[in-house]
Amino acid sequence: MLEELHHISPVLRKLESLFAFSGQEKAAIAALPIQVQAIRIDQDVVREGDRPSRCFAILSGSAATYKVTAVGRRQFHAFHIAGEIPDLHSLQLGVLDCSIATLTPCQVGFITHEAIWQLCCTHPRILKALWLQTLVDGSIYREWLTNVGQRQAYGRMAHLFCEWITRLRSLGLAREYSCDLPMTQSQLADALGISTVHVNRVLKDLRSDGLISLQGSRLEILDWDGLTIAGEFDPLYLCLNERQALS
Amino acid sequence: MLEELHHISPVLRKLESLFAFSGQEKAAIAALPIQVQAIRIDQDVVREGDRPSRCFAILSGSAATYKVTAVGRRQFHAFHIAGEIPDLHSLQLGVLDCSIATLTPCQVGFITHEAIWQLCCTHPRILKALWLQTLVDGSIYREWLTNVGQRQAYGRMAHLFCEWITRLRSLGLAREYSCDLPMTQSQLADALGISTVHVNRVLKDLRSDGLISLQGSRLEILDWDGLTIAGEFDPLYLCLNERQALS
DNA sequence: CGTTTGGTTGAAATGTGTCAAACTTTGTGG
DNA sequence: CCACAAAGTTTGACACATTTCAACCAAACG
Repeated sequence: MLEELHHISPVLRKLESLFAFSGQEKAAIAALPIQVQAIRIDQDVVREGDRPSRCFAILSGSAATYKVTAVGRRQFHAFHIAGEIPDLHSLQLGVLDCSIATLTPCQVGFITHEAIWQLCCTHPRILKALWLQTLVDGSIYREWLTNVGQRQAYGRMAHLFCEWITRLRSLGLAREYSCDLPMTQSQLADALGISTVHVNRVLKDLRSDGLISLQGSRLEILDWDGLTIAGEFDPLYLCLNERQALS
Repeated sequence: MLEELHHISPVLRKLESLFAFSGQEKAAIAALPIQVQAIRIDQDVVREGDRPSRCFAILSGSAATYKVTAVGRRQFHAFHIAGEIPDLHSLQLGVLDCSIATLTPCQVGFITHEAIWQLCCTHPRILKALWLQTLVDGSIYREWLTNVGQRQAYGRMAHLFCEWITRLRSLGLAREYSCDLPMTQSQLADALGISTVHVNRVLKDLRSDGLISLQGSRLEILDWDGLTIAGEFDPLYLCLNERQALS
């Protein structure tokens, strides 16, 4: 039980970033039966077309939701970090409309739909919190759509970096303006709807403009104000409270 | 009461397209206190930054969710039709992250958050249905992101037309392969992330390829198979059941 | 009937894609 | 621990989808 509480703690932290639970509710979440599994890098955890009977939480590492078009082009919809439940929507959608793959080696925890529904029945406020979570996901989709539809590559990349570090910081997974960036340039390309080559060019520009430094997977924001202006970033859509947002 | 039932009936039809309600549940939904109001064309019903205390359902007409970037570029996220509740997410998100405007004159019905929560408390399955509705919205966002991020203008437009008529037909709002298309070319442009001029050229191509006919606001699909291939359209993400999907 | 809004078209500019090659880093097995 | 392979990054040249600008036309509307 203590073991399980340890495993699920990033999930609790994430849920608590949006919703205030009672001690009893937290205990109920921590008591969820969870099956921990290690997943290698670049593996699908679930696939489009699956009819899963369980959700999974990311206990450590990063993952991404994506879809592949009929002609083989890939679009990422979201990048996920520790504490998130990327396929929470599978709880209600019979057939999965998208796949989710690891970006790094991950520890994931599987939780059956049945256990989640049971939890929701006895604790209606937890159901409300899970719904809220999926609504925030929807808000982020709207922002990504705006980003890809209306901004040029340079602004898209700046926006993505702003969001990424803001989300990490809101969960205490990054300090200051420096963090890990676990995606390859090709993955960034498929998140922003541009080519890999152009990602490289844009990164070069962001560097030479003194906005960021990116060496290997280490991202450092050198000019936060400049980057937020370039990406027209306003964290409102992330639904963080004051404390979690960057000043 | 009979009057109200009449008003809310498109909403019931929409909810029932995803979820099977009991007679009691349907009666409870029909009994929701609803304030009907006519809205002129091209008016915001709610605006980004609002903190609404009520949702609105579209009783007749069409509307669209959108956002405007810092430099004044507009992105539509969804087109809404009669029966939908475009700002259902406002039930949980304190501050609205997007605006919703009418595309045609509309009859809308306002329902207070309080009344909806009360309904959800006494009828947990209705809460589940509303959550499901927002999850399907999320699924559609993912598809739009894929459309805008990975397809060329021609395919994007084809995909949009396929989705539009499929959704209309699933609610019995269109017959065969012909329907009303209430958006201007400039609005289509902002939904697809392309310029108005290019929308015009793409429409010209779709016409000359014999896929569609579009005169005024009357859209007719002349070659459904061809259009679905051009738009790589697979209605899975709309979560319709067999009967509602086009054969 | 004039005014406004939306649609249509051409020409030139440009952001981004594609192709190809070289370079660097990472990971792995000998 | 090295050697090699594989994966990821960087760069240049060229192609092209789409944008921008501008003008004109058609339809809707008061």
